[in-house]
Amino acid sequence: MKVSKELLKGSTVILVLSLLEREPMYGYQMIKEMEKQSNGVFVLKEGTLYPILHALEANGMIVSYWWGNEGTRQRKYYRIINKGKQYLKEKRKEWETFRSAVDKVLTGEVCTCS
Amino acid sequence: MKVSKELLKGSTVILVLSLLEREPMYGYQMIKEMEKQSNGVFVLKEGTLYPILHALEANGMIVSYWWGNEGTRQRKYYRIINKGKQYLKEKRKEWETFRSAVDKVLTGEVCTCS
DNA sequence: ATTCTATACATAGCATTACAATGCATTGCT
DNA sequence: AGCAATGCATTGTAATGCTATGTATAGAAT
Repeated sequence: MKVSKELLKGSTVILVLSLLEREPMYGYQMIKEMEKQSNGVFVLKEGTLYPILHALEANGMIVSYWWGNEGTRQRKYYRIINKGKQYLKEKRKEWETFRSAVDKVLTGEVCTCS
Repeated sequence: MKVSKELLKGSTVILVLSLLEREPMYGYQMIKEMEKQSNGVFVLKEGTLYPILHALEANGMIVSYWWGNEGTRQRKYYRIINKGKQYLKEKRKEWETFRSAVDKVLTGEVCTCS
């Protein structure tokens, strides 16, 4: 496969990074945002999201920090950094490639993008 | 996830069924066809394709039969049958849903379908 | 004729990954 | 005080595609 298996096996990582590109968020917030922005199609589980966030942090794509107003609940925010932005850029291109390739095979011709 | 995990984890199955919808094919041929029709994006491995074909047959989506002219090599052809066509129809819809949901999150807005 | 390459089907074992299930702690509402 | 929602996190499991490997045939090259 020319498209990396990470993408094939699920686009979760780029979806997560894409969210963080807009603004720093904490885990629970990302789950809700993802659901909203995908019209309820993607409802991430904690068991899916947190390992991804931890891996992204370990790889230097994002950073995390506890934050919260005095006396309120502290939340762990994640922010995308340069390396992560570069990575996301590449992955976006891969998604385009993947998407049009699937469409080509599914329709048997070039996607007319109805 | 509303989209079934089968789709999320890879669209291989619908790609395979989609190929067979056009005409009956044998395994090796499918690998080459897939590569051609996807512009080299999908290069299936035998270890990926054959288990899928066997599973599809076991589930009554496709049938197989050995065939070949007298004196030439016998090849195992696979043909999609009714149940498989129905299944493919559903899966195509799922792909549409999945695709537009990813696009929505990636772009942060409705896909303009450039 | 023999060697090599492409063709052709097939399986075992491995790594990845999303999910279910669960745990624990905090906040806000009644 | 009790309960539901919020919030972070891990463990175990099932699914799935890939690597590696095995076997065998057809056709081309030497």
